[in-house]
Amino acid sequence: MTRASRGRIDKREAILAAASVVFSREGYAQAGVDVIAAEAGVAKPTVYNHFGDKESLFRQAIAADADRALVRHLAALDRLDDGAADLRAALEAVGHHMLVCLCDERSVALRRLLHAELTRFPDLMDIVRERASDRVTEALADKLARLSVAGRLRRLDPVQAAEQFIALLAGPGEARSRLGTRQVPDDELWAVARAAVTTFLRAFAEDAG
Amino acid sequence: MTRASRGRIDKREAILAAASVVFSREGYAQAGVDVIAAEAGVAKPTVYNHFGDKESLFRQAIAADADRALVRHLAALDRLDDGAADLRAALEAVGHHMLVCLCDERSVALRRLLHAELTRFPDLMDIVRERASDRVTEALADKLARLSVAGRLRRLDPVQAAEQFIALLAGPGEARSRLGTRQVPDDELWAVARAAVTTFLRAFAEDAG
DNA sequence: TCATGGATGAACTCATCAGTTCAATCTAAT
DNA sequence: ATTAGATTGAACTGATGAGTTCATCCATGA
Repeated sequence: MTRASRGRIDKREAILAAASVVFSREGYAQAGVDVIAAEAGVAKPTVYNHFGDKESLFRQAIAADADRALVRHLAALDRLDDGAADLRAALEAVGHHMLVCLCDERSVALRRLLHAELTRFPDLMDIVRERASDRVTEALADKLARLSVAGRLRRLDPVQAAEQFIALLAGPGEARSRLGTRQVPDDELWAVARAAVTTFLRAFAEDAG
Repeated sequence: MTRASRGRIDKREAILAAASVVFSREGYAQAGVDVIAAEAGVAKPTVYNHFGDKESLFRQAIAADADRALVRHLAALDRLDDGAADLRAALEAVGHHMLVCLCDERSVALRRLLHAELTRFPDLMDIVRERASDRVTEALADKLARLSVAGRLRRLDPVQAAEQFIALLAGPGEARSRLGTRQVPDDELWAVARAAVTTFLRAFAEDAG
């Protein structure tokens, strides 16, 4: 790959990164293409050369954000294997890590943009579900199914259990973070994770207590 | 109250109602004050006479929406008293009713606007929490505390249990409705409510099974 | 060294929209 | 009927921002 073409690619990435930042900060309508270009260190016509128009730039920025979010969440889930000695501790660690991801600035910004622009761009829902939400639920469902087969959890509907596990984290998590407007101290995140896991294990553990 | 002053109040309400509709449909930035005035059957200067500027109109429209949402949710909760013969059935009925409220067009629109404009108007979070979310959680926590005292549920942290109950409904509910872009058939709502109550009762019932 | 093609910046068009102004009109209480 | 205050419509200002144009620049590859 020549330096010339890498130069072009770097500009694309720079524009996407800047677009993500500016759209998150200002919202779609209020974000100026001029501002995005400036933030990317690029001239405005270059933006239009690469992305055609503002809408297309927006969609591709969202997709890139969703990809990043997926990577982070899957990394959080990797900690959970069915050989874990202490299941409760393992679930709490995963829960805490997922909460950190959910409260992350970029995740919050992505959810905000998604909610905000869903009326104008209904296809954003599919973009984000295909690239992130559905994948995370599936991955967790898979882990839970293995734990069930291994006899560590009772027989369960894996997807439903995964949705409930995530809900037990995300609901109280969003309340604590006030939809992302408040920085949640780490010990609060641990408390939410512990509460979620306690409820989850009471409902789904083979040897419930 | 004279007809004159009622006339003024009616215009105020008409403007607020129209503002809620237009802001929900178009988002804050894209909503035109001209359009709101037209939708309210009122001249643009009248809007400015009553509300000063667009921001103030927006805040008051959000507050009115939150008030409406609170009323609906409290009505849903009223069904739950600690004398209910069949606790599971009662919780399922309440859960279903709350899901209907959560999936309601106006609730979805309110959540969308809240997410969308939270960066620009951080105080919206407080407006909505004080008028709706916190009140609903408190009301449910109160019911659960009574059920606990009555021996129908195990000893619990009422607010935490309420948050988790709502999360078990809202999380899967939002997934089904695709953040409100999909009309969820009533039997799916019942299924989500039943699943939530099953998990909740396994975790919190005195005689867990 | 030179030709090629993306990148630049600055200026420009066109549309939208917040907020104002004002003369004309309506409505309710006296 | 008269007055006071709210309402109206229509036109206007000023700002903002999408998308385009074009002359110029510069790095690359031959």
